[in-house]
Amino acid sequence: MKNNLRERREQAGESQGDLAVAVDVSRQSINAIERGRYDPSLELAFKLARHYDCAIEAIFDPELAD
Amino acid sequence: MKNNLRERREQAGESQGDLAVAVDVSRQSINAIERGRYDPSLELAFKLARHYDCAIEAIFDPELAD
DNA sequence: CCACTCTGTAAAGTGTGCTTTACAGTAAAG
DNA sequence: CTTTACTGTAAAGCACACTTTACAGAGTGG
Repeated sequence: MKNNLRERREQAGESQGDLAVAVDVSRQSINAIERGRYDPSLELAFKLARHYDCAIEAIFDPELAD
Repeated sequence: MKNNLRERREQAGESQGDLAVAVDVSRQSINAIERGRYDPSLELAFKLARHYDCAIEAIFDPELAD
């Protein structure tokens, strides 16, 4: 699943560590999600969307059904 | 995390089995999610939202931050 | 040169999302 | 009474989301 986390984070002037603290996960988790190693849990997706004040759908994209 | 899956499903006149087939998971998974035993993965949340033609936020609610 | 920040990555461990198989209870329909 | 459809639940197993600790490389600033 694609996401634009990195773009949003950089535009917000945050480091991976900053964001990790803000949504209460490890820096490695943020890094892994940005790099597409795995998808976040639904709960973390909600926290990220709330942090960037947008819809989950605005950050994550299932990129064509399966 | 709260959700209104059961209401939506019943209003759509579907059984748990119908929905399970539609979003390609087991009937037990649908049952567990409806009964709040666990939250779906982000991907499954997307499939459910697409199935009911609504936003993820319209089905799931993180019910007050932690 | 040294300290500091940021990022990438690896390994081992925990919890949980989801699976399959299986059985029990309820309700409607023959 | 028997069958059929739907739901609830349990156990065992696999995959992955996330953790902690740890190390390496690039860039910046003293």
